[in-house]
Order: sequence, then C-alpha cells, then structure tokens
Amino acid sequence: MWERAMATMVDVAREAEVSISTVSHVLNGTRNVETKTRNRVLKAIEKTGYRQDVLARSLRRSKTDSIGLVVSDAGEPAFAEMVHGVEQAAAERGLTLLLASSGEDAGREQRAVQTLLNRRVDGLILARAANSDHDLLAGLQREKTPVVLLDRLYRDQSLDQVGADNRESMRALVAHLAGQGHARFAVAAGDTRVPTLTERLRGFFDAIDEAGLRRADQLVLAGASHSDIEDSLAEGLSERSCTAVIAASTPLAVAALRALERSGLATPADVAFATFDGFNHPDMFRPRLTTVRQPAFDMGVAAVRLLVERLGSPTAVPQSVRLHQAIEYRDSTEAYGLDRHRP
Amino acid sequence: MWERAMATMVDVAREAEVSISTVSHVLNGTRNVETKTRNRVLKAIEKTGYRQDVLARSLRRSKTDSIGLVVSDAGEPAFAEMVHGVEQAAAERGLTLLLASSGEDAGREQRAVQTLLNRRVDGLILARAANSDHDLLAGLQREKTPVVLLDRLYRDQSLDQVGADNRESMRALVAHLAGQGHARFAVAAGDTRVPTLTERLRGFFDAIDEAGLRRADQLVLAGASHSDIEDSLAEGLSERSCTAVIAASTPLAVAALRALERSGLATPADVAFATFDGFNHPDMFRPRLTTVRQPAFDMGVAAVRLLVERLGSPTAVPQSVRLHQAIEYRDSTEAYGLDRHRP
DNA sequence: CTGTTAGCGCCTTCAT
DNA sequence: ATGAAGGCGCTAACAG
Repeated sequence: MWERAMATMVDVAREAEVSISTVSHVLNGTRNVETKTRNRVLKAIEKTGYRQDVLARSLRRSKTDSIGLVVSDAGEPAFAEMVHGVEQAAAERGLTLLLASSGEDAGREQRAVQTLLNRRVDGLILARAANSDHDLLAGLQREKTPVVLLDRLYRDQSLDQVGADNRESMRALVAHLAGQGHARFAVAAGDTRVPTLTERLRGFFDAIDEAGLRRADQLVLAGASHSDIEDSLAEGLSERSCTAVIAASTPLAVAALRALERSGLATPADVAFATFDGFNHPDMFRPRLTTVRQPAFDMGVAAVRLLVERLGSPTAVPQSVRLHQAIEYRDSTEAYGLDRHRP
Repeated sequence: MWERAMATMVDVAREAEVSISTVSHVLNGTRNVETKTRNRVLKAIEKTGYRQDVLARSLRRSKTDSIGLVVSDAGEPAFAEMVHGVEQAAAERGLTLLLASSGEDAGREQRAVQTLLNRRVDGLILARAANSDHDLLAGLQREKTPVVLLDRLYRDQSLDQVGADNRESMRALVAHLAGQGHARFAVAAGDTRVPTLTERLRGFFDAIDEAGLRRADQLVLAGASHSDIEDSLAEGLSERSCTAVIAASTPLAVAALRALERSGLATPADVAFATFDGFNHPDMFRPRLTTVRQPAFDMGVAAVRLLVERLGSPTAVPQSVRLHQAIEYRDSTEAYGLDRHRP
C-alpha cells in the first residue's frame, strides 16, 4: 500500500456511497441512521483508515474538548502530582490536557496563558508563579474562558479555586507542638508573595496567639532566596534557643535541614522538626519527618471537577474548595528530647 | 464594553481598512508590507483585541506546532522529570505540549496515542507502558507522524529513541561491588517486559561473568508484582548469604528496603545496597543510598531535540541516543561491613 | 505592495 | 431516513 494522504469524510462518503453528512452523523451518533447504511459507513471508515480531524471539528464547533494547565514548576514533586491528578481526571472526561510550566517566571506564565488561550482550550487551570502579574487574573476574568486557580489562591474569591487548608493545618501542627511544651519556634516561611506560604504563616501566628506565646520570641524567616533563609536559620539557631523548626514547603525543608546540619543540631535529639508537603517515602529514611501532607493529586482532580462544573453552568457562583491536609506525626517531633531545653 | 464574539481577521481588516490577507501577512511576517499599513493593522489588532485562532491556522497549514507526550505513569518522579524536560524544550521551540498518561495500561496507552494523533500533533514522544501492545509501534511506523521513544526503548533501532546507558551503568556498578569482594548479589530486577529493566539485568550478568562469579549464586527477582518481589527477597535474604542488594528502579528499591527491614537487616552494616533512579535529596537522610542517577530531565530534552530534527528531515536515518548515568557512591555501599561475610 | 479567492475538514440547518 | 450547502477562521496561490 502506497503513501496516501489522510482519508477525510469525503473519502468515506464516496466509499460508502452516502453523503458526507451521513458519515458525520454516524460518527457522532447525532441522528438516527438505518442500520444497513451505518454498517456501510463503518466498513468504509475501516477500509479507508479514516481518522477524525479533531482540529476541523473543533473549529466548526468552537469547542476543543481540551483544557490547559499552567503550573509554576513542573519539576517540584508536589506540582508533578497535581499534573498527574489533572491529567487523569481530564482523560476520564474525554478532555485532552495541554501542559505548560512557567518556571516561577511571570513573563513565561503570561505567554503560556496566551498560547493556551490561542489554542482555544475550553478552560484553564492555573497554579500561578510567585511573582505572577496581578493584571493576569484581571485580564483572565474578562475572558470568556473559565479559569480555576490551583494551590496558589486568590484572596478575592470571585474565581473558582482549589487549595489545601494551609492556615488551619499549620495552626493545628503548631498547637500540637506548643502542647508538647515548645515555646520558641523557628519558621522557614519562604516567599510570602506565594499565597500558600502566607496562609501557612498566618496559621503559625494563630497558634502562637492561641497558646499565649509571644510573637517576639519566634524566629520567622521570610524571603524568596532559599540560601538566604538557610544562612539566617543557621545563624539564628545558634543565637536563639529555638526548640522546634518548621519548614513551610519541601524546598524550605531542604534549606532548613542544611542549616540544622551546619549548626551541628540533630532532630529530634536537639530540636524538633516538621515540614509541609514533604518527601517521598518518609518512613523509609532517618530522620523520619513529621509532615503536613498536601493532597496534591486530589487537588488536581478537584480542579478539573470545578472546571467541568463551570463549563456546565457558566453563571453559577464561584466555588472555593479547601482540601484537608493530614498531619503525619513522626520521630522528628517526638517529645523526649524536649526536657533538656526546659529551665 | 459589552459582551462580543472574539474578533477575527475580518474585523481587523475592516478596522484597518486593508484586506484580510494583509492582516495575515503582518501577523506572520510572511511578506513585506509598508510600515504605514502595518501600523494601521497593528493598531486595529490592539483595538479589536484580536487573537489569532491557532485552530484555524493549524487546519489550513496542516501543522499544529504541538507535540504529544505519552508517559507510562506521570506520578513516578523520574517520569515527572522527563515531562518537565520535554515541556521546557518544547516551549523553547514554540511547541505546545499535549500530555497523556497511560498508567502502565496498554489500552489507555493505545487510546491516548489515538487521541493525540487525532489532534494532529506534529510529533509524538512515547514512554511505553510495560505491557505495551506490540502492534502499537508497528502501526505507528506506518503513520506519517514522527515518533520518538523515551526511556522504554525498542530493540529494533528503526525508530528514534533516547534512553540511559542502563546496561553499562549496571555493569559498572556491579563491577565496583565485586571489586569490594561481594560475590553473592540479590537483584530486584522487576518486570522484564520493561526494556529499561531488561537492559539493567543484562548489565548485571555482564558484570557477574566478567568477575568470574557464578550466575547460580545470584538471587534474581523478576516479575511485575512489587509485593511478590518484596516477599521473595525477604525470604531469600534469610536463606542465602547475599552481601549486596541491588534495586533496578525506585519502586523496586522501596520493595527491597521493606524486605531488608522485615529481615532485620541494616545497610550498610549487614548488607550493601544500591538502587537505580533513586530518591530525592539522598544526602539528607539515612541510610545514604548509592544511586545510579537517571538523567531524566535531559532525556526529555533530548527526545524533543530528536523529534525536531526528524521533523526537519523526515528521511534521515533514525538515531538512538544513550545518555550517561552517573553512579553516586554513598554510605550504603561502604565496604567496612563486608569482612564479616567473608569466610 | 496589496487584494481576491479557493479551500483545510468538519458540523448543522434546511430541504427532501 | 438522507442530502445539499454554507460557513468556522485562516493561509497561500494567483492577480493586479
């Protein structure tokens, strides 16, 4: 069989000796067609090796059955999980996923969104970059393309969005530690332009206040540079007498653990340690870190659900979904090392 | 400003008082147009809020400037890294990425490939599922859409493909361990339908033969079920006197480490341990595992490069690229524990 | 340097 | 139950 251009509906129609519109209708099951005719068409499709051109179909219907996902960093395991969840949920609904990564860069993010919009995706899921352009969302609201915010949320709840219960999780974690007797914390809070991290920091202060501890006693390390945070923490750990260290994300945990190592401190013997998001297989390696686990996969799934619901009813009131994060307590916050810090 | 349908080239043309083809040409820079006219067009584009419809453009040019990527499991960190690499390299070249995941299921894989082909991607990158349908590749070869195989390669080198130097890395690793005096290994080899794992197993036997060791002394655990492998290994470790355990992938490492734990064996004190692909931040936790690191990101980048080259010259001879894997030696293969196993 | 026009492959109303 | 025909928005000859 020689090289031949891809068969179109015209070829199928000719082969089956029917009109092109009949072919279309058996393809889409969009109107009744006599069984005999249908079988002729089916056979013709088989014979010609016809494959539907989704492009032409989309152009005509002005609907692409595809969604776009822009994440801030496809490399981060947590985001990779979200991508996975989005992909799976989208595939289940017959939606194709267009993926872009902004690399935490506002410019690339802006361009990625443009690209996907130009491709006429039916909807967009967006985990914004840390320095995301504020106008981006405003512009997006003006579009007719539905948008769902993922992980990196927006105070103004005029958009569909799905994230974790960051503030409450941090509050509960710190309350637990305070209950163990910890009174001086060091928090690697990170880039407070990232809403997720801001929320976690808020939760921290919630717990501090609740426990009747002094904010001034706490060592809060904010900033975009992880190495700066590492340095400050290493310094702060020797000067102050923090008994517990909390990292607000996995990269921050890496920085914090390095700082601990530089200070010659071990966990939990010298200092308690807990992290958000966390590492894979935390039970398999020492130290076993207490971790607030982000339900990343489920967040991706939920984002697709919200998006599909929005596609179904464009004027419904926006939803803001918060998924619960489980706190997995492990060795690194065992209380036995604590008494040595007590007066 | 009221709700209005998306502006098209016609609107722009009318606004700028030029023909629609002029608009097209300023948009694509595809022929000279007087500066004055161009500016009128540009202004009209601005004013109408025109955005190019990539769908229509693609239909007309029969070229979508997009590529498809089908991975076997977007959840696995190694594949997530490949996805990241592919995305980045694609974006740099102005290609949009359509992502699908087969979940190691041949049926879903088949359907994912169909979907992407229907969307007329310019090329396809494929990390096949373990039980991938053999006909899939044959069918794909018949297509005009270029395909690059990623990670999961094909013996027949009639396709572009990029993977790691699995066989040689394993050989080198085992040679190193044999040089330390290890003579009885246990290998969690995994699903030998996966070419990557087969290659690694071959490399193992290469080294065994080279070192003059007896194949019959080696404990080789193959099979698709990780829990079976865990059980067999736990059993085998107590019966035989293996001094070194090797895991051929991260999931297999998890199974193997569990088996070690069940057997009450510690590494490196009781037994040496090494793994392929490995865990994140291996220096940060104990035990520090000797790891053959897969250059997953770079593999993704290379796959895009091959694909783009193929798009440029469709008849060139297929390339088979093998990327080097660095072996990171760590505590888990320190030799000091070995003498207790010697006669 | 610019305009006119014929499709790309498909869906869908309107006829029959 | 089936056909005919007009676009969807865009590119690329072909004309001027």
